[in-house]
Amino acid sequence: MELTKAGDYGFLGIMYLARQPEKRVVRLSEISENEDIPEKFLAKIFQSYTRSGLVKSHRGARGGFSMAKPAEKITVKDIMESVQGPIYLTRCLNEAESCERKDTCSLRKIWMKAQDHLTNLLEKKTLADLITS
Amino acid sequence: MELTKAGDYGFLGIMYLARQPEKRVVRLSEISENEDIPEKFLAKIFQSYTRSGLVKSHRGARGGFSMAKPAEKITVKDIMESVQGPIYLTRCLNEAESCERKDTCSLRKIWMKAQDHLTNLLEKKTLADLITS
DNA sequence: ATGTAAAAGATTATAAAAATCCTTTTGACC
DNA sequence: GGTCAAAAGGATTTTTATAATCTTTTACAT
Repeated sequence: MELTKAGDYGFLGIMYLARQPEKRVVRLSEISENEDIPEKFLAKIFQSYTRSGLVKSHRGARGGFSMAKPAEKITVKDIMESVQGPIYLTRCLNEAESCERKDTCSLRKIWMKAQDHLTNLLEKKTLADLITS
Repeated sequence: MELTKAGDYGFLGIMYLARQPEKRVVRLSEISENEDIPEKFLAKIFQSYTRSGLVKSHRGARGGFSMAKPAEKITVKDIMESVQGPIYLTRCLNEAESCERKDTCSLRKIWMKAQDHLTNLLEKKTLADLITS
């Protein structure tokens, strides 16, 4: 759940892109130089963004990436989940895993609540908030 | 930040101890058998608890661990931090590390807020809540 | 003194994250 | 159509963190 380095890089990268004139196609090399991020690593991250439909990729010469939708429509949670996968504070809240004491566990209830708060907040904030303030 | 396996085990372990009659001294082997936790691993965890003053250790024959203070006085955050160290959602909120954009970073502000909410919640819930409900 | 149980430190094993490399595919432009 | 630039995809390596185990030392009860 903790924001990993990939997550960090991911935010820097997509924020950079979102600050460009709309529809501008930006090469990864440009982003990676400006934000000081290993290019190949950034490539992987942007592949995730493409798959989640946050950015659009343009292959070939003069290719690169452009935003696929307005920054107002992209939440911090979207970005984070695109790079790091589903958000959960404890393993037992991960869909994939599970625990037999699931329904009675008092600790789980606390984590569940905490996680709900967290994801709500991350859903309210958008990429637009990140680049303007 | 995510609850690790050590964290999981730690909660199971201290909850077991807290459910015992007050001041009862319990051997690790008993806890580890009942909660199905590798004993030596649990030992490390309880060493942390002892250092943080959550439990009291008793060495030698008939030794073991007992609670050092009432379950009402121990928060979920105390337990978690004792085992896993300080709680932070992103590296840049970790005291140790730091970031030059610290003061202006809009992303950091969001994480800061999220983290405050989280730690508040974890401070309100106590070990007593965990074992009664 | 003897046996028992935790403390402490060292070591190993496993898993996740970070980073790099290589080959393939795609598209723009001449 | 051929060439070049850039992303896609897959494989591999490196690094770091977590999990688990082993050994030796220390404390204490009997």
